[in-house]
Amino acid sequence: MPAAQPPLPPPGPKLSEFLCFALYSASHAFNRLYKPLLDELGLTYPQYLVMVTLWERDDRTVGEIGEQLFLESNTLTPLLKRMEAAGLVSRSRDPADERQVRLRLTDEGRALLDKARRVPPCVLEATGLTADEARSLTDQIGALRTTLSR
Amino acid sequence: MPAAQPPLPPPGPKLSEFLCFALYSASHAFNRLYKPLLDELGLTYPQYLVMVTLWERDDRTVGEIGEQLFLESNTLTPLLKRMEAAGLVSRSRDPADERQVRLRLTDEGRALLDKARRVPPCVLEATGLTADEARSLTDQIGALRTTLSR
DNA sequence: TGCGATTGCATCGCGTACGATTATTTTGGC
DNA sequence: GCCAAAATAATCGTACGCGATGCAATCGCA
Repeated sequence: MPAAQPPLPPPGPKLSEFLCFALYSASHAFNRLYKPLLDELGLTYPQYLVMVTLWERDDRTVGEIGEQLFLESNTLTPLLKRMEAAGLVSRSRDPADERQVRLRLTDEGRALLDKARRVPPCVLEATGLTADEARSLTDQIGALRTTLSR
Repeated sequence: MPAAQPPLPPPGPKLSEFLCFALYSASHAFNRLYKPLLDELGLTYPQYLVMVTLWERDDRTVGEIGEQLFLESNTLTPLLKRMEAAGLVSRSRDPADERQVRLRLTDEGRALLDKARRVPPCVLEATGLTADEARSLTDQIGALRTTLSR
């Protein structure tokens, strides 16, 4: 006599096994961690990322920033306008190509880098990881992102 | 004679080294991958996560779902109302404790599980990872999230 | 049994994300 | 030089996230 068939339907996917959910929820957890640190700088998290790209290299177009952050102008334009209103950057059409808008740090925006330097160490400490472990995980996830966006 | 001091300010943090940015951008990349798959189910990504929790166990409160997904009622309430309007779930006050709202799958919501079963294999394939690699990464990131929200 | 504290959900406002579309400028083929 | 095609931002609508607040139901304890 064969074993009785289970009368229940086969189980659905388990939430805890979802790589995407792990990323999704960890990303939100990072956001909550950053919030109080960035509040002191008057920045949101995406705005902070824009500042990081401009601190690395100033005077970039909307498209260049978007390429770095994997964001489109529909997200960036209003965000950059808020940063302009906050006095952190200037936005102006490139005279050589009027289609492009160039972003430049104001003195205030440049000066904010000093206060921002203490953010990454705080964050690394909160992860409970060594610098090497963090680097390894960052690389794995970066490779995954590259694969996903092919 | 000592070497000349570099006249440039010390470099700011490098975007590519940010663990949080890797998570942030990989999470968005996952979202873009899921979009066309979930469009066929008529779900957004957070709505899909709610369905996964209900497929695992039906008849849960808003608070229980939020605990699973790390979301609050200010996010869930409007999201669940849209799912109710789409005919996937029912929302009703618990007679035993009128503060709580219980979510139950409709027949249509339960039936959607069959179509949803082919989503996870598609996604795993797009990651280019083996099941073991995906599990390992999921565990590492899950542990990170736990540390961060501690 | 009152009644203040707590719990659970909802509401509001703001800032992303992103698909779809539009407007303007530049480029390339002829 | 002209004009279609491409490039670049901006705009619009929808759906999250989340801090702050509101409100009703329940609990705890004197």
